[in-house]
Amino acid sequence: MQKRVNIKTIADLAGVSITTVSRVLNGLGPKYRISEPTCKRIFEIAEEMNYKPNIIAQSLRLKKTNAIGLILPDIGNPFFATLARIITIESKKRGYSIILADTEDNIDLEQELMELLLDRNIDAIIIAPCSQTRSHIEEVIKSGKKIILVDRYYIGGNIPYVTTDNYYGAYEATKYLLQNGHRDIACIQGSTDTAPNIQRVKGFTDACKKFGVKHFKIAGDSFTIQNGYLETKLLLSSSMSAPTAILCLSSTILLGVLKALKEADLSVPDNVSLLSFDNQPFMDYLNPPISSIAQPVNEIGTFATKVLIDSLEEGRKKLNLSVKLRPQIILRNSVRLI
Amino acid sequence: MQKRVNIKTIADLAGVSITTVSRVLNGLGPKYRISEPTCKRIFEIAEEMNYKPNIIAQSLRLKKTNAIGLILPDIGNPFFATLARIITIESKKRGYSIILADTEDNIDLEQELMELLLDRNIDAIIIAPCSQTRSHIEEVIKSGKKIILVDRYYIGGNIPYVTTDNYYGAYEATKYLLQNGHRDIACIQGSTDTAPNIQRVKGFTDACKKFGVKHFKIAGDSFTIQNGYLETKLLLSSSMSAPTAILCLSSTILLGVLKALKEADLSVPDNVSLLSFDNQPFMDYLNPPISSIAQPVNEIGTFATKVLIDSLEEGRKKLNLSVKLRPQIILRNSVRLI
DNA sequence: TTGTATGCGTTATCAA
DNA sequence: TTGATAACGCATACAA
Repeated sequence: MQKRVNIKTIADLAGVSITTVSRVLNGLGPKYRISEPTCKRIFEIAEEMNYKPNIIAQSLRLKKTNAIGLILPDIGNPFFATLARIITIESKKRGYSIILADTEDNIDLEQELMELLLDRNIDAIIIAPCSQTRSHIEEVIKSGKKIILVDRYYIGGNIPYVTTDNYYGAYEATKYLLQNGHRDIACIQGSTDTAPNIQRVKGFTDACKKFGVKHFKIAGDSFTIQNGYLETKLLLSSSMSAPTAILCLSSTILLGVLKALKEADLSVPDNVSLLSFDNQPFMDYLNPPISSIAQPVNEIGTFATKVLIDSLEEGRKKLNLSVKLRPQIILRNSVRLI
Repeated sequence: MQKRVNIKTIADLAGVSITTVSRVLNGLGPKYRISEPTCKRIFEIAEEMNYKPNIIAQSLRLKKTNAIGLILPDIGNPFFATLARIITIESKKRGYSIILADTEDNIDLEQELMELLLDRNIDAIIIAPCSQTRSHIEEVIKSGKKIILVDRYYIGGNIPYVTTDNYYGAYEATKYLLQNGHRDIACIQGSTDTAPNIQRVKGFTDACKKFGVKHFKIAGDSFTIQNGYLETKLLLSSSMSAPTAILCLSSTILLGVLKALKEADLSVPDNVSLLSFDNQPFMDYLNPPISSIAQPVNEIGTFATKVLIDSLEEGRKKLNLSVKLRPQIILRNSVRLI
């Protein structure tokens, strides 16, 4: 394990001081009018010895790590997996590394992981928080550290975020169900304490009310297959009549719903119509193809990353931004006209 | 942005030297027989001032970052997303952070990202390399840095890995197709220069030969939806008869195949039988449910992480291990008996 | 039992 | 035009 070369090695070899080496290597040669041959020699030696600055030392000195903490509720969920991919790639392009954390949608873990990341002196945080509990986030902002929310955000207040226009998506989706004659609709939701979920439920409710429908149900409490499955089971076993349509607030929930329907030998859309958030490639090939509300996940990822890093580099005082990008409703074949 | 407290602050407040503070905080109080009251006072002050050691400074001093570089070909692919999730969670449990990199299955990017991670002085690397090109990996190993391969590995040589028994999986899957009477089978493969792909193709080929089948085709070159789609299009448009069964070497490829079959109005399994690597929840609800070869992705992730960190902490000289975990074939309804 | 002083590899201030 | 030196925050060899 040969010792890595540092500026001292180069300085000795070039017969100059480490100061000079540091300056030349940082492109400050011209500024300090360091002689042409000296510069050239230093560059050559650095090249030849394959010199790489020690980033840890740089970080310590400059108080800048060029690392961004990315905190997500569930990297396994395809929506967040895609988000992670985009953010990682975009950050790299701008010279930043991503330190990843998975909170498993648990607020205690979220707070612990945030601490851990801050201890690592990351320059900024991108997070999809798992609830509306925001004290830990506000503290970070107060400390001056840059932070941006993706997908999940805080309702009220002014913590910057980039997300989907969830209200619009849910409203339009529900309207579509209503226009197809459905009057008995259930909505299976995810984590109830998250903004996207709250907005989606609101859009759903408003649309129902607007159409004078009083017969709607809201059930469930997490963005998981299991939740979709269990809630559908309950829905079907209830003494009340089964809904003619179900709005699933995530693709994971949809999968659970499908499982329950299959077990009950109910077919889509003949017995039950379905519409789901989070467009996924597989939806085209389900039986039947499932209509969905496609979130602009790529745009959310690239935009959030860009804005965050821009503000980091311009040293703008405060990041202030609340962006809701419109989702697109993709019609397939899972809703039946009544 | 108030200045963060450091051991000097505490030392001043406690009226002792920074050495003593450092020792006490690192649990070396007893060892150096530092007086009980002194210890207590230091702990109290640290607690009260919410002291957190500066990890960057520690890293510089100890030459240990407690960070692991995770390099994957495509975080968006559900297989790798799950892997990333597991590895991130397991690493955290052991006190390590994950620095994430996505190579987009590109060897040049892979090498560049490796350099970048090494420059960050990560303690070890977990990687699913995108090809058999391994010079950059071997160099890292020679330097003494720990590295472990997951899923993708290098055939021959002794670079440690944890992966699926891909040969077994493909052989058994193909055998199943053959036992159902199929004699004209196509295999749509992924990146041809990766070990899993090579082993799967080998398993496929061997099974075919064993059954005396000469009529088999191997097509494709990447683990993407598009590849599955295009290759199926070609297969169907060829002057030769279409295969009666297709073995898809990933779930992404499967989705492409489904698209092409749908466009050609061919149904599964009546016209074409299907079998796919990478079990995914949605496969249960496709039309028809697709039988698959389920890789033990959780086990791969936890085991690789455990072994790597163990070896890191025991300071064992060399990591030497090649593990192939058996996949499980999950039978659904996508293969027809001829 | 505690402290002084050095070094990890940089960058930046000040002096020459 | 260049260089000594301090500082970033911590851990530790050596002294006392």
